[in-house]
Amino acid sequence: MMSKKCKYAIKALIALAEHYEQGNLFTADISKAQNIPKKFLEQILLELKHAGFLGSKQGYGGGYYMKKNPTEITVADIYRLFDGNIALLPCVSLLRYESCDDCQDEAACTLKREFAKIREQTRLIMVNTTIQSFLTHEK
Amino acid sequence: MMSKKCKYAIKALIALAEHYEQGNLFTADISKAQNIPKKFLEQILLELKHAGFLGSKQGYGGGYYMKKNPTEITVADIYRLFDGNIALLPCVSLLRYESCDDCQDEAACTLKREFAKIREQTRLIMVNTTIQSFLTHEK
DNA sequence: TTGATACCCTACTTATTCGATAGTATTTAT
DNA sequence: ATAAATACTATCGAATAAGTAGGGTATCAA
Repeated sequence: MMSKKCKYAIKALIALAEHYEQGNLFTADISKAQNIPKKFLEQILLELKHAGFLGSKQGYGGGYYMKKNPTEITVADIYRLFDGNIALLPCVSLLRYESCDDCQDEAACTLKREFAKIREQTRLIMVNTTIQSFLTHEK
Repeated sequence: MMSKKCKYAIKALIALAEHYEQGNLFTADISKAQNIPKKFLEQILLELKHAGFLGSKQGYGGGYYMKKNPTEITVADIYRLFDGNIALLPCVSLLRYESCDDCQDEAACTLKREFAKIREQTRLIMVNTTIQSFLTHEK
């Protein structure tokens, strides 16, 4: 299960993607429309901005807008930003490898092969689902 | 990422599967061999027993043994037992559906379709990986 | 130039979960 | 009887989740 923060981020990105290249949206409006606590949403949008997905305009009449193309933002990107690794074990993570605390001889680890397969399948589907995927109204 | 509890469970199951139909193993021996805190492992084995995967024998010379066939225990089973839903959102969970707190009109939810797809792909690979999969030494 | 609007940033809070540990009870072979 | 092993309950400290609080800063309109 993903965190609410991550879910809120995706919902906000979808809302912003619906206005791609059509100016900015207010945090308050997204908050109301998507039923996300405003102060919490502020933090989320800021993180998305720092990660390069969004741009913003400050002051009166300001707001957030999509900076990257919605076709180029994947669920994998957002999941990694807010919830961390896609892999189920640190030792099979593609981008953030770490050895497991309890692993004494990684070469002899019986888990790696299968969990690497699981990670790869999961990663592929998450990379192939973009913000744009949520917008296209086809079956 | 899966919890350590879940990882330990899978490691213990693999160890027990290596002795399938060859009597029981002591918690203490699995603990040492797999580098899992013994008292923590006790809880885990007990849960696996209650879930029907293991059997046990009490008293002197007792221990745990595989009850189900290792080919019939999937990573999905163990993940669901210790870490919960495979689905990233409660509303697309196959076995434990719940509506999302923030969702006002589920019929109009823009997230469901894509996250249902992600859940299904993830589920399939996890269901197709069994405890036996970790034992077969092929590439 | 001042006030309203809106983003920017940090710190705090509260509840829950994670990863264990402790201690007792019970069963069983010898 | 007693030592070895599981069975079960309770507790604990640290981390994380999900928000709240309270400002600061930029912008624009009147």
